[in-house]
Amino acid sequence: MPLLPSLSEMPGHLIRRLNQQTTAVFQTHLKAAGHDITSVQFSALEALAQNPGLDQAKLAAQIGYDRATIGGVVKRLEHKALVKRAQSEMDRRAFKLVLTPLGLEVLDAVRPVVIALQRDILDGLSDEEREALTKLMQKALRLHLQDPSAT
Amino acid sequence: MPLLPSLSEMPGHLIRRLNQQTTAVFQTHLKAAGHDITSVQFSALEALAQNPGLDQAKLAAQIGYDRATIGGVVKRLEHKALVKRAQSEMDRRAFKLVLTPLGLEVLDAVRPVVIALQRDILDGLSDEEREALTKLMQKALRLHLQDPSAT
DNA sequence: CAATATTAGTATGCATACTTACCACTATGG
DNA sequence: CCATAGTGGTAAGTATGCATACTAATATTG
Repeated sequence: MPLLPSLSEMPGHLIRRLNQQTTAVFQTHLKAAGHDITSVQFSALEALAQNPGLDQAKLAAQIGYDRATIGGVVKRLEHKALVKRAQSEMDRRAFKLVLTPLGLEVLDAVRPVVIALQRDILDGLSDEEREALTKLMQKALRLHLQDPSAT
Repeated sequence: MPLLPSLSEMPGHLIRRLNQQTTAVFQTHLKAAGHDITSVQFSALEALAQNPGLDQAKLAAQIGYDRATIGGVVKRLEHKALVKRAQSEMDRRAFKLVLTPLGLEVLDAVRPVVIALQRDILDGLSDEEREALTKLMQKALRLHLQDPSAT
């Protein structure tokens, strides 16, 4: 046990590398399946399918991103005609986000690919290990990074 | 068990969130300690301390980044006078990267902070769980993402 | 109702990250 | 020695991600 732990023993570094691996696997599989959707975009589409009419701030909170970041994601999704933004009548600042028919179509086509690729992200692990890792990550996630308003 | 697994059950999503959490913890701790160093920059400094004279491509391979990405990182480190770039005599395309005295000083000051914060990244886990997660992540990491030349 | 605080979205700036393309230089083969 | 393949670094383009600051609209409170 060295006095100076190497990078490969630091959880922070491992998580970062694992995230790179995840992104790479995601992009490779999606591209191979003929789609041009990033993981963030998929998360957004999925969240909107489950909760139609969300505004951007709610969407950001749901999938764990910054308001500013989600703005760009939504813009790109709108550009690809997968999402429609409509002025909310309740709140004239807000946009209600809804999937377009094309968006729903793409999501349905992409979802099985995304589900399948989850195995490949953790390719080196057995089923039990994969399960254990998933459980540990869920537990390690403090899901309140962006919401200090829960006073 | 729903037919459509929610995002929170997908390893890919969990890894992404965990990475956000890691970044946030890292930045918070480093800022609190009065330093302005990102996790990538720390990795680079650490790697250069262990292997003085690396060129950018070797450095990138060592810590798992793209050549292009490391270019920007090194530029910022050079700007902060933590790293010096010298033309290599062996290969006039390459730069030999070396820590400056200030770079070494900063690294020594920052290292204990980084080591300490690793616990906080996985705050919700017990020591055993943290250990188990680390082991699983090491195993899950295929360390050949950037090197398809190992024929 | 007016003053204030809060919130939704945008814009800007910084820092990753990867792809592709390009230039300069090196190494290799014939 | 020369054509060519490979490598180091940069540049441009795209997409996250966050902080900060700003505008516009809403909610709250005196």
